[in-house]
Amino acid sequence: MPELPEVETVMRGLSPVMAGRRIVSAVQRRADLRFPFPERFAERLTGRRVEALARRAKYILAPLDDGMVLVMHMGMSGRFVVGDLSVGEAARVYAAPAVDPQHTHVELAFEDRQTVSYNDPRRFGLMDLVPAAGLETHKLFRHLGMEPLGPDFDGRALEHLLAGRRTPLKAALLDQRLIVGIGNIYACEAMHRAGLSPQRLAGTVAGRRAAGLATAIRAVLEEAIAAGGSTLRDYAAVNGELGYFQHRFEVYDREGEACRRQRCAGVVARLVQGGRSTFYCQRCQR
DNA sequence: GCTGTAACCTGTCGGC
DNA sequence: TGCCGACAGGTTACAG
Repeated sequence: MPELPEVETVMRGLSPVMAGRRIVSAVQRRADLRFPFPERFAERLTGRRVEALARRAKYILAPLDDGMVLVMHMGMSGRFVVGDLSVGEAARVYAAPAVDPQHTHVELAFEDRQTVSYNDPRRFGLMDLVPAAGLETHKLFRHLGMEPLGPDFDGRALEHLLAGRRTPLKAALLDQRLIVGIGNIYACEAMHRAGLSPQRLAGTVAGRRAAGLATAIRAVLEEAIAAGGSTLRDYAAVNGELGYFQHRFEVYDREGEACRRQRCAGVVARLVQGGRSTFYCQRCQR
């Protein structure tokens, strides 16, 4: 499911429910997601207070009052749903797209009777408990690249990251060791805004091209966050609200339709790169 | 070290 | 209607 804008939206939605609150019960319904849960996962969460919520790459981080960090990743199909026990089980906020209780793998209840459930049909997500002191050197985090919304991300930084790379630009943008948070949708949209072909060798993006691409990446991500992310199938915010940035896609999932760039008469094409669909305009992306 | 591919798992959709 | 294959927003192990 989620790329950076969706993860950021979910993190912001969970924050008022989780931050500063104590977990009074934790239920873990299966042994693993992408990876096995850590030992005694639910037991170790129970009684802990969540200090704050933050995002790194596509991970949601919840530092706890015992020096550990609850690390959460939603994979392709993960969703968090907020509920309220004080108004009864039936009043839980299970808004569309509906979640199948069969795939609800973790349920947390907080001291004010609010609940947070994690639902993930494909189980590509993960949850882990990591010492806060060693977070950046943990195997999940030590290879992560630059935050595209961070203060240091600009054309010069992007040019440096791509220099010498002989992989297609699309593949480089999806490589979380270089830049984090960009997935299939926003890679396609950013390349279209920058007028760069997904098949161009990444190492050829320098100077004004790199500056334009860095600007496009930042703009697409910021606009998507403002729109609450993009809802294609599974994604919804924690209150069930759908994102609406998908209505502003210029190329993604628009194969055969007209390019939306002004004065471009091109048609959006689809190609497969690394087993993933890429959407682009052959006319204005070079 | 770099690059491309397959695999993980389940649900949905289109074609026959 | 039912079956089958393709495909889906991510990440990683492995082969070349």
